[in-house]
Amino acid sequence: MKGLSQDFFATDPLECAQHLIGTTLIWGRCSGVVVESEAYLTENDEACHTFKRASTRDFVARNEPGAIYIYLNYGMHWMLNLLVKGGSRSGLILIRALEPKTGIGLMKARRGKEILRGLCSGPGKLTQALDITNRYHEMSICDDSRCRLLPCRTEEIAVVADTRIGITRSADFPWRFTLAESPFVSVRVRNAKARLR
DNA sequence: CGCTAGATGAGA
DNA sequence: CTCATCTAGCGA
Repeated sequence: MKGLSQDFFATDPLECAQHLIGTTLIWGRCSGVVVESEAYLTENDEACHTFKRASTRDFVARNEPGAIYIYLNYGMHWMLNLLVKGGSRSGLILIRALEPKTGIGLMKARRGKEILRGLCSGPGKLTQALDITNRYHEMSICDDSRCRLLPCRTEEIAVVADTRIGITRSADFPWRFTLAESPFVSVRVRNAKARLR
């Protein structure tokens, strides 16, 4: 099945991050539904890497919408992000949690865990479960390779917005989006700011 | 349950 | 020095 094209990532980052909820991430033999995302804006957002890192600003400048941005956090966790640009603002979207769908045995083996709910319930967990490392950095999610995103199947999806997890600067923006009531998210919604879609 | 410490590497 | 994390281990 054909994956999402660059158009999907050529909108506003906040809009795009919401619309990623409910899409299916295919990564080789494994796949899962995106149930949690966070938006980071390349301007006026101190939590975004572009705020302090020239190399990230260069990445945004030279890549197209849908480019994969991966970095190592805390020395051991790879973070999967997607580039959004082409509208009036650009940004990066962190994929934070998936509801596992296929390749579950493989995910369990890579994670060394058996509990389904905990396989991809966090940005570091999901990259471990899917074997995502920086060798995918700067590739595209839109070229219909073994790594792609399938559109959301249904129109009726409840998405909740609240504040982003684990940051200290620009911490009050409600730019974390989760699938309402999903047991597969990383951290329970604490103070919902809005109900969307 | 909840809370905390510590592992570990890249960028600035 | 900081950092968009995770887990084991501890105490209640």
